[in-house]
Amino acid sequence: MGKQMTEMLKGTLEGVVLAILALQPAYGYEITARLRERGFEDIAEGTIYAVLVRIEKRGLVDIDKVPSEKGPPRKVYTLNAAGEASLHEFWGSWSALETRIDQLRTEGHE
Amino acid sequence: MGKQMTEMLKGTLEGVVLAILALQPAYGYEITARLRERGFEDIAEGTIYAVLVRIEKRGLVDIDKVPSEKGPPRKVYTLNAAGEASLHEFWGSWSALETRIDQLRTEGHE
DNA sequence: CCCACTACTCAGTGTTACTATCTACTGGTA
DNA sequence: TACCAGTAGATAGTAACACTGAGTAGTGGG
Repeated sequence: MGKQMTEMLKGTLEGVVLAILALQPAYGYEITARLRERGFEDIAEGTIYAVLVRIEKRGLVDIDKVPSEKGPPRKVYTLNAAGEASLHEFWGSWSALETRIDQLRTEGHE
Repeated sequence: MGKQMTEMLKGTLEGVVLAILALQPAYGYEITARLRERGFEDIAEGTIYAVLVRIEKRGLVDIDKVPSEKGPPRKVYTLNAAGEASLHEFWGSWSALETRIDQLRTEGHE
């Protein structure tokens, strides 16, 4: 992936994954696929799993292990109350940053 | 500063500084002040200087050392052609990320 | 029997912003 | 005179993050 985008994803990827889980519970492999559908083409699988380990440690998700007909068992992640709170906080930070940066871009186009 | 915002700034702060310099040439202390005016309240001075060292090493700016009546000499940074190209690339990456994330937020509000 | 797809894990690396501290120049004031 | 606030720049050490590259397993098809 581009180095620029890699750096930009720091701090946003976790929120993005939480947002995906807010739509519906999902397992890692599935989350990767959903992200790709939504334009996050070049995010490495390993990166997603690392994020999932992190949000699990922070207690933002509940976990179910369910068998798969197509491969090894899946770890299905469900956003819990703490996760929803964290997602809400993420949207707040994101909005603030977005506003400031877009204002800066507008200034430059005068 | 909030840990969340700290992480989000990674990858965007450099572009933000380039955008400030695109408005007009400025020196470090001045850039810090301009950022504070624009809502980036809690960015440490030292962080800005680190960014400036970086963009200098990458050849994105030209530098003038000019005396100050109020303190030590100032290092005035002016965006050059490479810097403008880098800023343009930043806006491209930012727009792409913004679009994807905002679309995800919209999906969640259905 | 091998391969592709599914599914998850992990060690090592490079980049980034922060904290805390330091140097140094000017002007005002106790 | 001595001190301090404001101006101006620099840096070493730290923590957090995403990536690369590799590995382990399970399933079904050629």
